[in-house]
Amino acid sequence: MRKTATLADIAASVGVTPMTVSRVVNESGYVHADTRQKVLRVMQEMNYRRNGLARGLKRQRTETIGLVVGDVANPFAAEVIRGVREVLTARGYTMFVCVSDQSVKEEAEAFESLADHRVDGMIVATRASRKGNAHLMTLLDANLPVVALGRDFNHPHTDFVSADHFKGGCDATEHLIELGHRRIGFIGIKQSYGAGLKRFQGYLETLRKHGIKVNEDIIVGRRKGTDQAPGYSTEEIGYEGMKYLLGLRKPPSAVFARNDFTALGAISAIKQIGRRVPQDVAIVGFDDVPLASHTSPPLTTVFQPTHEQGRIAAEFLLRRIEAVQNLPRAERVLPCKLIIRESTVSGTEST
Amino acid sequence: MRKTATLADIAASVGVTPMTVSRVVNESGYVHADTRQKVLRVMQEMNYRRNGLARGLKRQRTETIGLVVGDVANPFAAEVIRGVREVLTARGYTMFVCVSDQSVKEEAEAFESLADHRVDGMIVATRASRKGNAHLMTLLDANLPVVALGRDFNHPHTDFVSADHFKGGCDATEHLIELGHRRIGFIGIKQSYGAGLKRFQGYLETLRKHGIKVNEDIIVGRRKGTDQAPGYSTEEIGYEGMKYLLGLRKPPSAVFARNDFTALGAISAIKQIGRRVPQDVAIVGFDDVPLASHTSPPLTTVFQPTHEQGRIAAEFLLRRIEAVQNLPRAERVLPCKLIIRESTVSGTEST
DNA sequence: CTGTTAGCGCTTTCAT
DNA sequence: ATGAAAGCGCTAACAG
Repeated sequence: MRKTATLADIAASVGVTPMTVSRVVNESGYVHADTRQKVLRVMQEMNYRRNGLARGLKRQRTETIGLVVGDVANPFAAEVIRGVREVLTARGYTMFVCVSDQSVKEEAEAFESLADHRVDGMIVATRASRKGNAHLMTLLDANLPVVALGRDFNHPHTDFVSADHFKGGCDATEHLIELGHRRIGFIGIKQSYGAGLKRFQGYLETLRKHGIKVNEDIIVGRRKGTDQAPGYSTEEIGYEGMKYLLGLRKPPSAVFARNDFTALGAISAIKQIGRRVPQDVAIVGFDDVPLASHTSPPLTTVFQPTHEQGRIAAEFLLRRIEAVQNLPRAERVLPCKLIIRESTVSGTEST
Repeated sequence: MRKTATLADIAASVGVTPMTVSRVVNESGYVHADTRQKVLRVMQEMNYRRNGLARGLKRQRTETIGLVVGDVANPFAAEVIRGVREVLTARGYTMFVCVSDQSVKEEAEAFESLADHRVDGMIVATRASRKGNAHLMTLLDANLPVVALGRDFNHPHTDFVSADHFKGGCDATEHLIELGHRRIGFIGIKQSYGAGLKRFQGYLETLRKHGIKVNEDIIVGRRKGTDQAPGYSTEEIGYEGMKYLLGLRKPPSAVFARNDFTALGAISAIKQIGRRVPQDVAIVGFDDVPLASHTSPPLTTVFQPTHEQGRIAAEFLLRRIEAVQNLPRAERVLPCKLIIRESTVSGTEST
């Protein structure tokens, strides 16, 4: 079973050589109009499908690229995928997405699979890790073009695209301080794990800058550290985290949440015990997911240009793939933007 | 540039034939321990990566499968992906995800790419369409194993997995009727487009069953029909749709939203004008996204076993791939479950 | 335990 | 405008 017609089959049936059929398939070189017609007809009849394996093997490129993401359930990943895809399909490339489920092991397997199947390049948008980076390094030895998106990876022959999460974190915190808050909590990561989380570092840095002592008691991550590398922070974490903060003797008057979902969970927790946002607790999120402007109260958050990051990553990658020489590293850090809504500044309406 | 070591390179360097190196790489056949060590060392040194194209070409299978989804921004897709992946990786297969962005054209390109690159099978979880189905048919002629997930596709050599959306839609509507509602709106699709949307058909059917006349005025889709095949319905559509319904002379007393995001948007709209859920308008969603239990009020919705659908689809596919004969069609429709929360029945708390 | 042969399906290069 | 030859990198099948 599973017998697919090959160029040779078509050729035999038409009475030409495989080379002629190849010319028809690829629309390259001269083929007599009559021959072409005959070939096309037989191709149709035999339901010909070209063999990308053989083709790629011979041509030494597949016109495919791999995109590795840690997770797919959040708007960030979805928008990155769309951005990358737009650019790639326009240029005739096919994108294969691999999902690592935030596991370093699965991430490594994705790298290997993609490399084995000879994608022409790879965009890596997983969370950075020591082991993951080491793996990437070995692939680079094989001269595979790679672009890192929204994650650290330093290599002279790798491009880098990200939003300025650090600055975004600063702006969000600055905003709360300007509103008079001094006791500002953070939900989404424990301090000991936060070294790689730029937006959290921005929070810490801004507090310090204003002479506000960092208070570990009001920095909360997920309850139990079940997995080593915390993935995307959820509304559940926001809800639980806020519950905890509200139970303290002196709860914070404002909270910066790691992302919008976490922020929404926090708002739920606040409203559930009959407190008000922002009067009792002000909340800032991060990402500006579509939902953020439709919640009550609408969420103050930091917008990051996700789609654009995807597009630029794809462009960087194609440039690198199509380059004759090994290109020097390109870096691009896009600005974030604080969007002030009613979860920090009470406006016309508030629940 | 981009010169990767081949089996032949390793073999030459060690002083054996490529076949011996192949045996080491694949851990097949006998190789002397010393030889193996030497080969392994050189492989490491030369950073060997096997060529999946050559391998697949020779072996006539790639141990990869393709998963085509329309969209990736919603929890449904994310969970399907996780379910499929779990089963596949456990069995040594690699999964490549292609995203069609709800476009029939992109979907067709995904099919072709995957078929060209000789995936061993395909799981199709896009929205069904006439053209899309026709395309799938041609692939089946090439004997490519295919499983349809959550979308119609009738073919004797294709498996089918879905949740019982129709029954779910009935249950949701029944619930509202039991609560005394007679004027029940629907947000998420216009009646003229709803033929393929089972949960909507369940709504219509249940109204009829109870002798409630279907009222087109309170069935709303997206404002302007920009795209022919409406994709995933968003909170924005819910918000706008509800705004419209609230502006009617006689607004519905209950609304069944196409999915949870739409439902949440609707709730926002209701609260924004100072009305209450469920006292003024009761809302039911569909899907039971994680957020649903954390909203205020918590959302009554219909749970569908998404993860399980992914797992079963993957199992069906592997069975088909590894079968010697062409298997008959397998079908599996999983039950949904109505989850009653406070957006239909006022409990202890309500905003 | 290792090697030889052949060929998977395609395209590059050179001929005609 | 078409064909012949060779080989991309790998492995199945059969020696030895």
